[in-house]
Amino acid sequence: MHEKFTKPYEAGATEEAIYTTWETSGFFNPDNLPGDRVEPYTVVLPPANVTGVLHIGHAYESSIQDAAIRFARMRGKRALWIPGTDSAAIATQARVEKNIQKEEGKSRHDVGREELVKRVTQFAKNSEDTILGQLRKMGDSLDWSRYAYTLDEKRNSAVFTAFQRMFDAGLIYRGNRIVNWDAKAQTTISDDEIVYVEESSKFYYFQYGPFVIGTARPETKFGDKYVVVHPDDARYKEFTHGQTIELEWINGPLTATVIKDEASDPAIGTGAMTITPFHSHIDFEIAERYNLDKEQIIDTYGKLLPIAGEFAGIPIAKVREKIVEKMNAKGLLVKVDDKYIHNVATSERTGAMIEPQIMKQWFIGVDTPFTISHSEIPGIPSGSETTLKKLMKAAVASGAVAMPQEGFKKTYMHWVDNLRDWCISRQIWFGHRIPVWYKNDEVKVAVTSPGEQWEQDPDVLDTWFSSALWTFSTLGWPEQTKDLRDFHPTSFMSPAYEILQLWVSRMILMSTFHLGQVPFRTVIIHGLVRDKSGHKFSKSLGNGIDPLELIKTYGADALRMSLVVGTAIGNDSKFDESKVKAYKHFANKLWNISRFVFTNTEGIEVDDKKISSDDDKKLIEELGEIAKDVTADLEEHRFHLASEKLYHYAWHRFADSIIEESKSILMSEDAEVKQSRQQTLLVILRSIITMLHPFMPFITEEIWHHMPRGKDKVAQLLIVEEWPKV
RNA sequence: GGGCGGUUAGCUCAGUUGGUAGAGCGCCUGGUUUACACCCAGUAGGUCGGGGGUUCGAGCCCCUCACCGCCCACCA
Repeated sequence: MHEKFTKPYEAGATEEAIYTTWETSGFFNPDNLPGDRVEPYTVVLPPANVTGVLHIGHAYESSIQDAAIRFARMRGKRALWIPGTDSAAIATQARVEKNIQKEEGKSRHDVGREELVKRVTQFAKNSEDTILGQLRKMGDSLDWSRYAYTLDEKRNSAVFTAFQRMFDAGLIYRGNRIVNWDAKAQTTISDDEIVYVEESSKFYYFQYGPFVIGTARPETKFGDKYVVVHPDDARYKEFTHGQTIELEWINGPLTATVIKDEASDPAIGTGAMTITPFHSHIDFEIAERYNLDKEQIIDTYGKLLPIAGEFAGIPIAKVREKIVEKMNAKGLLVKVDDKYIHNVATSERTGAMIEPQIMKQWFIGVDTPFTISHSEIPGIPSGSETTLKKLMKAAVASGAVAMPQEGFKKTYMHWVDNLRDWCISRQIWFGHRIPVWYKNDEVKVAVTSPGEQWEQDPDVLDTWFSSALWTFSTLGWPEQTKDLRDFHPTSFMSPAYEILQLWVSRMILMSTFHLGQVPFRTVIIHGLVRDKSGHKFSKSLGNGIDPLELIKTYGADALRMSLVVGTAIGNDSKFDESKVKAYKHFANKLWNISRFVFTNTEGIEVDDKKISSDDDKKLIEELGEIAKDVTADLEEHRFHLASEKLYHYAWHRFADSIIEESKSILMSEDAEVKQSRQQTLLVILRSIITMLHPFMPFITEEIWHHMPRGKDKVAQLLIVEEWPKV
């Protein structure tokens, strides 16, 4: 027995060496795995944002995925786990811009496009190094030879091809649409990047011809020339749809048109509203329905345009009271309600108020019909006409993508039902530049300039566009690579529920369109790790916990176990350091169990045929039951149960009971009885170590290295050892 | 407004198809037995949020109420 077993287990000293052994072995790469392996098992790591460091939530997520991958690898599958990072365009650029502003007092326009992109790229690179180091510390068995970054050359080629094919299919279009404009960042943002903040403000009632209309935002009302009432509203039955009315408004007389539409809610205010199609989603939709004029009132810097007359050029934030004063002076102010509570849309990144604007943007039409040339999705035959929305629904409804958690499945379906066209252009500089070129009225899709006088679209693509291609762009698409044939669709995806809509659904969209395949066969959605008071870990709260610190104190194995055991998949958990400590103790327990078994089996030859006593046979039978149970749990992704059962069996059955009773049996005069027990102890220890490996890879590999083994048995790493047969 | 979760021991949470309530931490008592004090043996602690129903049997299924949380939409 090695002398290190005479001392308590030291995780720090062991883990780094073990990880190096694994990397050197090449077994993270399925191409190097021993034996005849046929069945692939693929997982792609949700690419981490290169905005900083990994937090405890990432540690949890990777613990689950590594357990799944290691389990598959031990069961003889061609296990592939692909690492990657995501440029997180807006978040990363905003972070760097903030730094530049702070340190040099410059804006991005002072720095310039080229220089800014250079700096953001450098920042991303540093951040990437940190992140990859953290994943190694966690013990994640990622195939580094297939590492991918959303902005690298291969992924860039995938993005371009995806754009071109969708453009050619008529699914990507440029249109005047209403978008969420962040005037501070000077970019559009997606619906998902909006945070609603509750605000108390004044609510004004104005006389609008024969109507009284209510508004919280008088500064948008200059051009309002349509008044909308519900068709069934008895108060307005004397008015007819399309009827015009002459009236006096902010800057003089105006001809208003009555619109009867169900979008107007009779219960709100007076039941009559005027619309501002250029600066409101719902107003825009009404205007589209009746083909009404849409006039811009506010410019992209948040200032009023000439239509505001004397108020032109003033920032909207400063003009409200002045307009109200004027209206009052004209006798058009009916009343003011002081306590109006409403939600204001703000930008998640910059905190700026969102001003909807109609702009030329690039979109993906989710309801646009097209003919799908190749489809493996049940219910969608190759060559049939379909839409992206239909594909997204069919993939999940048919079970081609299994979502065993019914609640999340419902959420997904509900979301797809309400999906609008996806705005994919962003007015920032860091990211995949839109591969479209303009020359007067001509438009061309190309990576490089089609020639003189062609100007490229200045915008970049939404970061989710490239992330959505992830399951197949990482495998070499658009090339028809062997990897793509072998490993797609991937097997398992385990994201946090936060990004079910943002990412999971968009991966399904892209994969079904471009490959006619689902991106993954099973989605198991996990919950969030929160702090002690139930808050999310976030930089702004400053409550982050560095996984590296925990690994230093307790070991990666202990951290992994503490995150997985007892955390039902899909539920949130509260991080508890005492739990990590508890599993550090468990690691030590395993160490001492091994020490006991090793000291009592020294010099013997491993041969489980020598297990002869009835008691021992029963113990082996019992072990078989545990193995069966644990295997079933892992197959069904019940990681929290599998790990807990092993923990319980190792400590409270094997150590507390079996080892204790062995002490007297090992003193037996009867050589056969003694030998039978020795062999039994070895078999049980071997099984425990093997089955715990997906959860506690380091210590199990280390113990494995010191296990006595049969003469004919070639010593190999535990990482590729066969999973117990059940 | 729409949707989805949660409510189980002092705390944090498990409980896979309905079959006599579990873990970790904490508390208390006793142990320097040669694997381990990062330990061992033992003790206390729950009418499983309330009410109703189905069933031979419900923490689990159905209905209903209460409270907590999350997501989405929107507030002219």
